[in-house]
Amino acid sequence: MFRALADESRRALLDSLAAQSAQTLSELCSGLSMTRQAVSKHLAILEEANLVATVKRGREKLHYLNPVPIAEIANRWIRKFERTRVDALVDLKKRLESE
Amino acid sequence: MFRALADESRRALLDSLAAQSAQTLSELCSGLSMTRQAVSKHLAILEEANLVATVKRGREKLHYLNPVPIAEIANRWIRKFERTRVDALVDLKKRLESE
DNA sequence: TTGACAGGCAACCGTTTGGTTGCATATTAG
DNA sequence: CTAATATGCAACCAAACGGTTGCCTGTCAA
Repeated sequence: MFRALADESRRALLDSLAAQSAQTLSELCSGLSMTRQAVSKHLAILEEANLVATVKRGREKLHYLNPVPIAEIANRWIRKFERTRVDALVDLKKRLESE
Repeated sequence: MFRALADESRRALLDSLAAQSAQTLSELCSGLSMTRQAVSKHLAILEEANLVATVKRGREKLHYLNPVPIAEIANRWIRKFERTRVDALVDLKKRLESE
């Protein structure tokens, strides 16, 4: 998931889906200076990372943003590293004093 | 910053620093099956992304985790996409019904 | 039925990435 | 002083990445 978020184009796609849900591939392409195939690849990566869900309807494929995993991971990481905020400063002080 | 978090080795380094603050490069290397130089590169990337802060002491370089940017970005992204949770479902329903 | 439209698949390509080896520099211990 | 230790710097390499072009498939409309 981190890898999926690491690319600016993909973040732009997520932004676009956040602004306007249920877009087709072609819709998502318009405005971006990129080939349809490139966008398609990005969407595949986002889909694999479970950040985008799709529904096929006829010859179209509607794309939906799935904000849940972002929220989950974000919360986990915040909590994981929040604890260290004070600890780190204490450690720093201790180490410097032990010189 | 997303790019910095996109690599498993770097996330492992952050984990290590979360568990034990103020580690030297050599300390961070032990346990990982990687060259010291590789770890050094990863740390440079983390440092550039402001996820790790360093203090030089003698010939050693102590590494500290900086959890603040993670928390900031995470919060921004949660808020950004939280709004769409309900909207997305509504849109989906609407689009499917309009068939 | 046939043409136009939406999308999928695959090969190819330059650049970036993650990693290595080898050597140089700086600091501390004996 | 000298040797060992801790780190930095640079060149190099295979693999992955982001993107392209070209072609194929499936669906809708006239």
